[in-house]
Amino acid sequence: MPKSKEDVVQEFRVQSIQEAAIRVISRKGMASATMQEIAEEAGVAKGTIYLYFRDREELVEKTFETAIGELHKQVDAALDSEGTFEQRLRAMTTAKLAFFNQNRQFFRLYHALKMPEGNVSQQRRQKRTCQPQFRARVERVATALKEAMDAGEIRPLDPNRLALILIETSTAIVLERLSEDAPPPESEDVELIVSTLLSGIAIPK
Amino acid sequence: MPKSKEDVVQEFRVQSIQEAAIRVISRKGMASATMQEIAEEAGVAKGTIYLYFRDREELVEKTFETAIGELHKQVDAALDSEGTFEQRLRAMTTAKLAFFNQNRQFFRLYHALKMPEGNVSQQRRQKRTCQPQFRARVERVATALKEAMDAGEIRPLDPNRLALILIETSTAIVLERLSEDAPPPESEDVELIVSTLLSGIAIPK
DNA sequence: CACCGCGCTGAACCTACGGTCAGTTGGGGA
DNA sequence: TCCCCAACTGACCGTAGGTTCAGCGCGGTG
Repeated sequence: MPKSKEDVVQEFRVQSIQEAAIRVISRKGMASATMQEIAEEAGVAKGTIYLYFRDREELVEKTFETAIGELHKQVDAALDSEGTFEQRLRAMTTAKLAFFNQNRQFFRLYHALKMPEGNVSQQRRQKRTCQPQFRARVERVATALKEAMDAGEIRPLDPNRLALILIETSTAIVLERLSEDAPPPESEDVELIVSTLLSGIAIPK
Repeated sequence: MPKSKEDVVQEFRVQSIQEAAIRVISRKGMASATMQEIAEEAGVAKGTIYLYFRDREELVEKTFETAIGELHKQVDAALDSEGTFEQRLRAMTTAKLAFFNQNRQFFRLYHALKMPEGNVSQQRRQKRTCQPQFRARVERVATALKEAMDAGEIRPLDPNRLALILIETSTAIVLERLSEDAPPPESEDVELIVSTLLSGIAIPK
């Protein structure tokens, strides 16, 4: 069954509201992005948003999931690709930098959701939906690290801890790049990250 | 001139309000920590807070500065200590983990302020006071890295980028430790961080 | 003991925001 | 052409929470 006309309209609305939400949250921060402003940004009335999302919470949640799905798809593809661990690490880092370069606005939403805000029930909900996303990411990377360890490609260290370090290292660089007017070429930062992670910063004796 | 009795009382009030603020913000997150709850936690009336702080914004700002001053003092001491770069890096990492272990509650405030929230004028103010704090931290570490490079102790890489990686690596581990029921001994994580940063994760060929 | 005034209180005020719903509109079908 | 109804609107409502301020209690003073 092809998409009916209504579905197309529906999808268009949902998408433009979500895009507006990302832009406003990026501009104002999670806490002070108002439904009013998101509606204006999307070019609809406030009430319209409630035709497509139950409440503010659901809007944020769905928006986050839609956007992060894309990132995960690309990072997973890099992790699943053929080649040495170094090649896959490089691919993964490249994917992440590229994604946030293309979706600069999304980063603040991504970042804001790491630390739950809001009342207790909101926090519970956020814990249910967002933290597992991050947790899953860490585990995904940890598994890849474990494989590389078994294959004798990297040192045997706690894979979960390493995954965190690996993820946060590139997050730190992404954050810095986003605040820079003229960041260096992506490839340069990718090389720095990969090289630091693999070989460390010390000069071998 | 010794402290007058009024000064002592004043100082005591300011301190208990700030400590209450940290506890509440840690519990509820920056956005939903209310003046009411902070007042209750401090054992004073809501109005009393306004005798010591102009508004909520100033309370958060002053609280942040007081608390982070302690962290910076300890990290700087580690950076300034004698010894090889490795020893100083280890000391710095130990200091950071120990600080956040002692001040678990403070971490959420610390983290929340990285990403400015609130209306535009609040964001401007936060940018004036908090971002320079982080920036100064990065530069302080970058300088130490530069010295180590000049001394031939570590590889010549962009000191600012490296400083970020270095700082965020331990931040990532701190965050993980805080969410764990029974984190491994501090020393274990310190070793992991230092070893990863210095030697990388790859097995040397 | 009467008075003063400082520090504190918390009810009341006010703004801003999430959420609702009666009313409007315009596209399509009879 | 007229009617219908589903999508959309935005004024309105309730409430939460920051801020204010009139008043209270109490330690100090004459």
